[in-house]
Amino acid sequence: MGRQPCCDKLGVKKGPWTAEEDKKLINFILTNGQCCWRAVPKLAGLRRCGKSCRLRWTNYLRPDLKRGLLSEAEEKLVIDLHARLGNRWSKIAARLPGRTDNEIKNHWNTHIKKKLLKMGIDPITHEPLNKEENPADQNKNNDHQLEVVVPESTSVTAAATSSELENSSTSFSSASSSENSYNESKLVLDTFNENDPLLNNLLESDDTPLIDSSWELPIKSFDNIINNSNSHKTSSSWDDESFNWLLDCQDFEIHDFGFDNCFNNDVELEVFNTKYDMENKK
DNA sequence: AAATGTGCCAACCGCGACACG
DNA sequence: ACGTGTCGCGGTTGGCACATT
Repeated sequence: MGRQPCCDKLGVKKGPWTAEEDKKLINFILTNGQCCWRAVPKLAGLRRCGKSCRLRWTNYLRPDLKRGLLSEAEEKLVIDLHARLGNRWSKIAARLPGRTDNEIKNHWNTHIKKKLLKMGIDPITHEPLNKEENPADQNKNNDHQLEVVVPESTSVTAAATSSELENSSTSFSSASSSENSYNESKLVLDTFNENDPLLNNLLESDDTPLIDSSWELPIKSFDNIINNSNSHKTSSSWDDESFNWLLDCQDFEIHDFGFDNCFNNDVELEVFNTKYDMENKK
């Protein structure tokens, strides 16, 4: 007996999601939270398979997602984590809050891979490409490795002494990086130390984000939106940026989401509406 | 202006892991 | 222990946007 398809093929839509479908999915998740994905399309009134809904939510609609290209620090972190974890994108993504495995995978294949190859580093092994062929070139490649700026004790690619690293102010994409971003990146990468049993344990078993993170259920996150609108703090899952994105994208009417259900009382709803109106006037 | 090439990214597919009866 | 259903992961692809000829 063959494996059952993940969903009923008949009448299941495929391809790009429409604004209407996004709206339905967001509305459903915000109202009900994430539950059995298989049941989501039916309950949300979508002609999609549950798998597709989950993917759309996790890779695109989730309110805590960062948009845009990976920062230099994030890129370096990805390189270092890839050296340790290989193509375990979900593990890598777990340490970069607001980034998805798909996004990191795509960025790796389209940008980082090319950069590493250009620098003479094998993107799979993180070793110099022509290590065996020409020993004379090895030093050259090691010079390149320095540019990746990985702490001496950390990466398999780290071939420099600690003093060399300290003296090196060249970063991965040296042309555009500032001293500050270098230090910042180094600080991030310095959080790794493969001799540290605790960190190794974290890498093996835990997905604790390394920069910052708070992915909470959307409904709970609305408390943060309300609070932030009063206190002007911006560290919640649904910070101003995510909020703006949600308002901007797809030209939704905010009330179409059924957000009203998310508020405990009229005062909270009023605060939310005020913020929504203010954003619209911008 | 049209044809062709290239890069990028959202989405799909298939498989393995896991939970549960 | 086994079968079945569900979920999540990683590899791959389709198609759009932009660049080049």
